[in-house]
Amino acid sequence: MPPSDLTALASRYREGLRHAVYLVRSMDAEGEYSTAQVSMMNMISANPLRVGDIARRLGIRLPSATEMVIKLQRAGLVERLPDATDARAVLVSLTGRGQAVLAEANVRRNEHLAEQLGQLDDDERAVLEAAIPVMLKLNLSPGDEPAIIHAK
Amino acid sequence: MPPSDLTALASRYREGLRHAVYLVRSMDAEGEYSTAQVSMMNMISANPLRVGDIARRLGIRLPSATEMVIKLQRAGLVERLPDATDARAVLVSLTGRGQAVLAEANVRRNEHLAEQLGQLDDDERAVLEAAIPVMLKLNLSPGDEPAIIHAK
DNA sequence: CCTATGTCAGCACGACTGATATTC
DNA sequence: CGAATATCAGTCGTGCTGACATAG
Repeated sequence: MPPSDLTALASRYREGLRHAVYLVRSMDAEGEYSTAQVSMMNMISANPLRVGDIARRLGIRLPSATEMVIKLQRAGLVERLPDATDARAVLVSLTGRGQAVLAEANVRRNEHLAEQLGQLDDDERAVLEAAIPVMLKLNLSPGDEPAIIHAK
Repeated sequence: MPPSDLTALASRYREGLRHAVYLVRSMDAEGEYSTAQVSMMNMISANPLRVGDIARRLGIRLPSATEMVIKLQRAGLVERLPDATDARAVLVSLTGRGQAVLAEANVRRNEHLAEQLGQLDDDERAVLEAAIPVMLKLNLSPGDEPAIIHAK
């Protein structure tokens, strides 16, 4: 594939993503938790993570992650536990209430999006579905580390 | 398609988008203009827009758009012209320097993304390409207005 | 007179850098 | 002692609401 076609695809993909981002952003509801907060909670729902791991996966700096965690802790959604194997580390995990809130937020967001997806026909949905693994693969740049370097 | 499958697709699509967003965010470079600013400049590159139109398309409020415009104006990238047909309105258009900066930013971003796309095989790229029109269609909710309502 | 458009003022949230404690 | 982990303090960018001026 010639480079010129690659950049053309890049340009169109950027536009598609811009629209998709607006769609997702529109799902932030009054009095609910932000997309970033829900992402973080999804991240630690399987097993607790260190603050540093959260920062890396969210593509933010350590202090920002610390702040997010503190806020969610104050809201009673997560708790900070010592890491038995490393006294420097702090493990962040969901509280029972955090699990409930997360489940609810996911349901609401998925239902909202499902409503939009319902307006597509079967072919369009199949095309979208097929693209998801590619989107996931794209982010994993050569080193398995997330391709996130914040400017400045 | 049963609703349960729709929500399942919604859930996976949300995950794909989350990754894609990280990828795009990682392209914000030191000393360059933000993704939002580049988006706005792309928006007015074809023909000038009113501040209100910009706000609506970006999914932000009028005062926020005003502020963005003022900042880009101070940077010499856009200019504000009176609308001949409506003295209340302000038309925002790119300056010559704005056009140059925009072109450069687009090239840089597209090249960066093209590099990632180059790591995919042809089938994967075809799948991604096919999904783009669907992504664009998705954002256009029933009324042609952007589905963006900012909380709070 | 009422609505539409844009701007100004003040505020909130979330990211950052730099400095600091604690542990490996 | 140097590197890693997390936190604190302070700043900045960017969104918001509410109030206001001006034009349709």
